[in-house]
Amino acid sequence: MEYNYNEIESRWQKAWREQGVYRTEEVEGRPHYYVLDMFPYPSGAGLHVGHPLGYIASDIYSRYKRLRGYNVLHPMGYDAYGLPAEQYAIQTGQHPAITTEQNIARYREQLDKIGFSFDWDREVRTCDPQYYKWTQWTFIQLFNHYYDEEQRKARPISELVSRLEGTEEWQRMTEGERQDYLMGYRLAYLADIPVNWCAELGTVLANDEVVGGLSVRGGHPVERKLMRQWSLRITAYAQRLVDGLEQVDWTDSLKEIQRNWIGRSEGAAVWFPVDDSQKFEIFTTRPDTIFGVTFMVLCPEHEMISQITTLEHREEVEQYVAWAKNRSERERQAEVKKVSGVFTGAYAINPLTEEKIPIWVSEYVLAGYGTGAIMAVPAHDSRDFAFARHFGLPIRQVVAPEKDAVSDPATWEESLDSKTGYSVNSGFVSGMKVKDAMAAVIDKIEEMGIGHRTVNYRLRDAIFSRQRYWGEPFPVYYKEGRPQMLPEECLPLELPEVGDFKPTATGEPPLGHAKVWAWDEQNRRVVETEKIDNKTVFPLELSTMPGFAGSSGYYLRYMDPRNDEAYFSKEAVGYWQNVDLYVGGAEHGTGHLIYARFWNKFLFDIGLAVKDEPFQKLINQGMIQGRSNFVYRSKQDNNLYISKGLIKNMADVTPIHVDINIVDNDVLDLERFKTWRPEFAEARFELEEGRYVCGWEIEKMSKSMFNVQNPDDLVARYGADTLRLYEMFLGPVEQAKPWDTGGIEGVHRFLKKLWKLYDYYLNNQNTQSNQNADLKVLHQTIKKITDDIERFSFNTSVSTFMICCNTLTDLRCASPEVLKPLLVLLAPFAPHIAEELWHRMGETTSVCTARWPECDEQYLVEDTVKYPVQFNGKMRFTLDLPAAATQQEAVEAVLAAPESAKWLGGKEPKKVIFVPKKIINIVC
RNA sequence: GCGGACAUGGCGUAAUCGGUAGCCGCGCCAGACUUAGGAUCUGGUUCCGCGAGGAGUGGGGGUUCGAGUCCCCCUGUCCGCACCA
Repeated sequence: MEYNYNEIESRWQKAWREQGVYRTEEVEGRPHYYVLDMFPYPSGAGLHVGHPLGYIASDIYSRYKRLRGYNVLHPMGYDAYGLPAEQYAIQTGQHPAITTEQNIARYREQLDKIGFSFDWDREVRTCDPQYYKWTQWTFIQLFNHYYDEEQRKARPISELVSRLEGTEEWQRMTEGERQDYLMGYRLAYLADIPVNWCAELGTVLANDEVVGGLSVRGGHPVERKLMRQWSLRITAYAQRLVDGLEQVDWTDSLKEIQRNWIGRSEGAAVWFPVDDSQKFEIFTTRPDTIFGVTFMVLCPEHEMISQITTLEHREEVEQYVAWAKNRSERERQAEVKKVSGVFTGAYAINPLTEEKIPIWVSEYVLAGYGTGAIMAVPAHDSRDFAFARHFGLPIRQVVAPEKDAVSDPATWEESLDSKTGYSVNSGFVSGMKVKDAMAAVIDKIEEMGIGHRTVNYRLRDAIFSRQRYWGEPFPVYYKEGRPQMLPEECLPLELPEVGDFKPTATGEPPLGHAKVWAWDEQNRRVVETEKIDNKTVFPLELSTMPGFAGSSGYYLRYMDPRNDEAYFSKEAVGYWQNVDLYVGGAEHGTGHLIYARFWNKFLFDIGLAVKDEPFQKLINQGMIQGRSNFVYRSKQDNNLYISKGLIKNMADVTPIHVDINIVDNDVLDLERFKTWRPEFAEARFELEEGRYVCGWEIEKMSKSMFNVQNPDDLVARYGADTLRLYEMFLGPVEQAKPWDTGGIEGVHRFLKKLWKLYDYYLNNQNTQSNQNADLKVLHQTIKKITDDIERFSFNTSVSTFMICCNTLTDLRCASPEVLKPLLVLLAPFAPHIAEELWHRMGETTSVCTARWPECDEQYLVEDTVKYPVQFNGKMRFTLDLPAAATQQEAVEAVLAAPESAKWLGGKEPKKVIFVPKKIINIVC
């Protein structure tokens, strides 16, 4: 029988679907396990071979856990809202709902062909009203809660109100003032804040969506702009987000990325008086250097500037502030090393020395961090140092590496930023170690009542509005200019149809194009009127939520995806708890993975989620890069293409990307090249040994480089099982690697050999094999495969299968006791072939529901001749020798062992290698 | 600049606890079967050397009976952050 993978695979995929083998229900009494993939954005390009890498790994683990008797939740869905889907829709001129639907269908078709064990009954789509109802619901809860610093958790805003009600200040406020005041506490709040405005995309972006002053999506310039926006007070959770990292099983590098992003730093807040009536607060991590302050710097946005600037400096300062505000993010970041600033004419008083210190304004002080004002200590901060040098401000040394190592800062080439050493020229802390001086200065400041110990975070609140169409509408309307939440019973607030969904350059959201988009408060519904009277009919919020809104809680919804009464039932979350294993790219480290942790912690605080952390273990799959091929066109002759080996000088040729589908093993298919594109129809070639050899390079996988490997093509050519095994065989899942189909033949060959092995058994059932040897191979394989899967080393698993198959073939294995359990081991990796052979061996139930074989230790311990049985003509023994055994004793013990006689056949060993304590190696 | 990770044959990689370095696969070489081979099978393949033998895990040092693995320094590559006081 031929191994007809295409027929086998489609037949079993159909059967599994019809039998619903992957449907999951909450069953008491069985251990449960939740394996989750980061759900994909259904973009227009379809899946490429990089996408399934993580899905295959998680699928192997899910299937393994099932075979081990676990009740496994392994769902899949689509992150269908957000910028990429909308950009694609704009490019193709179609409505995003239609293109999204098409893209999802394409993704699903591609995913189905690879044979994943997803429970599709639990599919969620973030753009489905039944799903985003709960995204909107969570937003309302965020709005109605604040973060209680004492309890370190979210509490209803009503608790804050009842605490405030006793105060005189509260009683004096009007209702509007009270609302404005509470807005400063709500976890979802509306405020005028500096945002990343991207004119090209027509929307604001979160910090993680901007890199180097350009939008991650599309690479468009981003500018800073003050806009009234919804934000999530994620900063309230900064400390818990740092602390929670201790509890999860993630890589150290990803934890470190998150720690850096949150950017916790300890220090002090200190008030510096300007005169009797004015003062401003600064933040510093180096309170010990307060005696070295020679100037102060405010950020250009600082509200004190206009009040303190003296008349003679006013014009200059105003010019500077205006200039700084008009600079784009990119300009500012590109010129970080350029020093700029202006003197205000005002002076602050150093509270410890009573010195008068000039106050400057410079954009090197950022508005968003600390208080937007600093005390500058040029001797011990490189940025202050550069500023002082540029403007000729004094530099005073207050820290020295050794107690007497004081020198003239005028001779320094750089500042002394190190926190080791001793304080000098520093009043009452002189002579102390830096660490002690820090504590002493803070104590003094607290005692004087002019400051306190504090912690600052680099993390900013997450801007939550997008001036876009394709996203969740806010369940918000405006009454007297103040936001009101829709009643929860009225959710979901569905996204309306609009004629024109394109973004606008002015920041006017596309939802403004909807004629019917208003809220009738009394009748509790969206109304079809253009007349907003602000008495019974009120305007709705026109922004939509960002991409991360829908993806922040989807893993919880999978637990109970069709629930219409609640986000998810208490029973479902009580059963599944949280995600045991999460697989996805590390590029989400500072975005999704932070937001989702925040979202989960909030739901935990309000009693919905039952675990503080959403993702217990996390594996980051590496990115798969593309391998591009090039042809080389002669610069003299536009129709002449020179084979790579014949090029004398690369300057004489132009490399041109060529579609990898018309290249095989770097050899170009000349006829297909000529018909590939019209400009190559007249091509002539300079061949080496009759072939045209292409050049290659590792690049990002992209359509424009013609290096996209589509999984469908490989499935058609080799089968899904080969693709699955090969993606695992490429190397460790976590590692980034270029896609290279060069080795896929080897994996495919293995499956063909495996097929033959079973074919041999099925045709020769009466023959005998050395069952003891067969069992030894089986149990060694069970042990190795089980260990490999547990530590996510799937590439070595594939090698183990290959060795096992070769050895059993050599042994002419005819033992069903060996061949059947082997199929169970193989089922997570190559489910289709395993299922087919399983049935051919007479089984009637699915191999997906079999029991994982247990390793019988007796086949392992007796001797430890390792794989392969013939190990390059060597044998290895592991003996329990006394630690002090001499080589002579060890060799005698080995030669006395029955295995030795078998292997050496009475002859003397060629060589004996002795390793103290454990190992003896004998070369036969 | 700060933080993190990594570095092994021609290539992808393996070596799980500090104990044979190079498993498995690709590629390559030789052979078998074949009208044929881009099918299949067998053997070989770290480097130098005809050989005995020697060298060898980016470079240098250290710990150890023993180091790819642990420690220090350097070089290179990749990733994250980047005027965060």
